[in-house]
Amino acid sequence: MVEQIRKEASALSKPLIKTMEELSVAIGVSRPTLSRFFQDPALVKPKTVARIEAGLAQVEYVPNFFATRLNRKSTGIIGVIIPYLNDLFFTKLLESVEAAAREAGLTVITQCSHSDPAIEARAAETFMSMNVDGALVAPLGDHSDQAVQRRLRSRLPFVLMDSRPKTMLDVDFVGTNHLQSTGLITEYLCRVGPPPVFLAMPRVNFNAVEREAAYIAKMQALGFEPEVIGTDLMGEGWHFEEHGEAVLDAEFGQGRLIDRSILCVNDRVAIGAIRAAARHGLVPGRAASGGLRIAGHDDYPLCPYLNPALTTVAQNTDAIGKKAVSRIIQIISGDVMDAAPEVTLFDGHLKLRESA
Amino acid sequence: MVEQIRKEASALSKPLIKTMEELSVAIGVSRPTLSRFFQDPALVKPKTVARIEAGLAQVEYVPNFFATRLNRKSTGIIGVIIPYLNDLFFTKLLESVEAAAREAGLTVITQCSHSDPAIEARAAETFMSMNVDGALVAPLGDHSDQAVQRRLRSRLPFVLMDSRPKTMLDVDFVGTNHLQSTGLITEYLCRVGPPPVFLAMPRVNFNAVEREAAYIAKMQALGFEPEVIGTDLMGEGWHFEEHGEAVLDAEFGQGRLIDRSILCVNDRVAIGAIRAAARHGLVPGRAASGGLRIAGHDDYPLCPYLNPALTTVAQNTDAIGKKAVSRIIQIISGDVMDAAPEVTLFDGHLKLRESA
DNA sequence: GCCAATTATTTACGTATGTAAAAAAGGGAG
DNA sequence: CTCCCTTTTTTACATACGTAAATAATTGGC
Repeated sequence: MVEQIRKEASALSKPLIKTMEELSVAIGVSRPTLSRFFQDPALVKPKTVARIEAGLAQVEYVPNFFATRLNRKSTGIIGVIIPYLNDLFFTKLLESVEAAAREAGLTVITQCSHSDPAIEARAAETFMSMNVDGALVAPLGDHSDQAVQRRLRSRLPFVLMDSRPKTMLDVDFVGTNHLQSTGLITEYLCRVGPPPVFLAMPRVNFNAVEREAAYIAKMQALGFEPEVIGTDLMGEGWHFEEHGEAVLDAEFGQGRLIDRSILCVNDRVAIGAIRAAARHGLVPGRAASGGLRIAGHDDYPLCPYLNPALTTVAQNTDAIGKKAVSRIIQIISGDVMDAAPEVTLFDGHLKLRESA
Repeated sequence: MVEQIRKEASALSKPLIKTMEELSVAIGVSRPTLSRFFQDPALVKPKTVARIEAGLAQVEYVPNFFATRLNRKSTGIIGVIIPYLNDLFFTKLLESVEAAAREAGLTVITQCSHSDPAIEARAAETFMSMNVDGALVAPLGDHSDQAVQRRLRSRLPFVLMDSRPKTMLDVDFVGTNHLQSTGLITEYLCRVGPPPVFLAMPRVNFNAVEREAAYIAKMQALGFEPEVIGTDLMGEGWHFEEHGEAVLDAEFGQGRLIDRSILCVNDRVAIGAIRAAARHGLVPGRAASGGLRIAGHDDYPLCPYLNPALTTVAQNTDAIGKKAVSRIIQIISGDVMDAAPEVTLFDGHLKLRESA
């Protein structure tokens, strides 16, 4: 093993230099000068910069990550916690966060909770031990270890994303205005067809609960009777599609809801719902004849490619990610107007397609 | 800001301790003993362990990540590079890798290339500067910076996952046996219907090329004429669904292929293909009347919920992730039999559903 | 209560770099 | 050529912890 690496290294023909000290003797520049160079070449005279760069081109050297972060007052790292990876909503959010952080020159370390509070807690510990400049966390639902979250929040700049536990309402938060977004599509459905039923989830997810409440409020405001289904216990994990399909399979099987509008708590549930419809020979859609309509929430990337293409409300993941990063930077730099936490909610936007 | 953090900290009522030194005076145990305790409590007498734990319960302390990794001979970190996040195949792979690493007590740092070679290169630099014990990388296609990959590989234990550049055939690799998997579904399609057309992609992705070749080989072995479509230039990025839909929309629009079997290079292209079929009023499936069949490759998590449910070949992401981790551990620990790189290919498994 | 064995502490140095202050060197203008 | 200003070097200390060797303390068995 070792020999093989040696062999490869020599094949590079560039001598491997391990420390800045060695490097300084190798190219005849003092170590502190090199230190300044690596932090910002502008701190060193152009002529010296050229000499250093010429030297670097001939050797194999990268400054040690740990040694640099150990000493700097600021590590330049932000930690991001995501609850679940196999969900394109979170990957989109993460993409946006990483892009914004990169632009700001920050290193981002991402940890995924894999829907396990213990893993989430360990991620929080890791971030504290890394002295990250700040943490961006999209929490698990009810299952998050509240104590860990509080501890993390008390120790460093902290911004919550996407979902907000009821016990953490006094925290900086960036997410979607579900009252608006769910209200928007509820209103749309009421306008183009019969008042919708709401296909919900077991109430472990705060966003799900908020959307359900927003649906009920809007229905009542419009003078309709809200009707919620699907809150019974779901299997383990985040099997949203399975849940949507199972609930509607039961309903359709008994001849119920086959000519109704069905608003699903999110697109993944709606994907299951559409599948259930297909299995019962039903074709949801505004242009369809049966009267069945299905709508979702989130604008999952695959929505336009479903059959029928899913009508939904888009969450502005890009804006959420950008704002979360800019807010955490603001908190880190300390120029916050007031001590009061800031809550930013972005509006959802209707995506009218075929299914409703 | 600072005051707020102070306030929060005091609200915890646990004094914040920053260094092991402070901790040692706080609970009356020497620093080296604490050091050993944090590495492995078994290295310290049970009675002392109890005393330390009692002390820890009353203060707020976590050992500094950087300081610990700076000194240990082994950092216990493995770096993982993923080309693209908004793809459930890679998130599944990542999930498997993280689970296996966690079980082995390794910390994993994941970086996503976001389909940008410059970002991928930066990730590699980061891993080298971290002295990670090893790197697991799923490369970009043609676009990967080969020089960076070689440098990374020459400096530390290195295992390639999923896709293998033609220029890196002499490297440890874990992936799918595309000859087998694509052959399997090609054979299936030939058995149940007319010989399939292959809906390919522009040839920037090595797996795509391998699958195309495997299709051609199997067709020829069966005495059929291979037929490949969709290799023309695709738009930027990984818009697979769009590609599949566009290619077949053009074909169907001219009345071509409407009663053929179509093997798509992967499920995301197949999702676009199914969409194109639907737009032209075509219903792909073995049970359908028109003769059109569509099949994919990968077993994307949403396949069972598509309409029609997509027949495909499952890649064993779980096995790939596990094997990649166990292999990198083997290389790290140095007990490799021979210096020769090991190539592990897992078979694909048919997932017969409705679409073909 | 004593001895041997175990365990903990002390001491000292190492890791790769940041950082600050003082001293030296370099470069350009007069 | 000399002076002044800028840049670099020197020197020294700091970061938070790993690690090893020598020493001291504790423990159990008798």
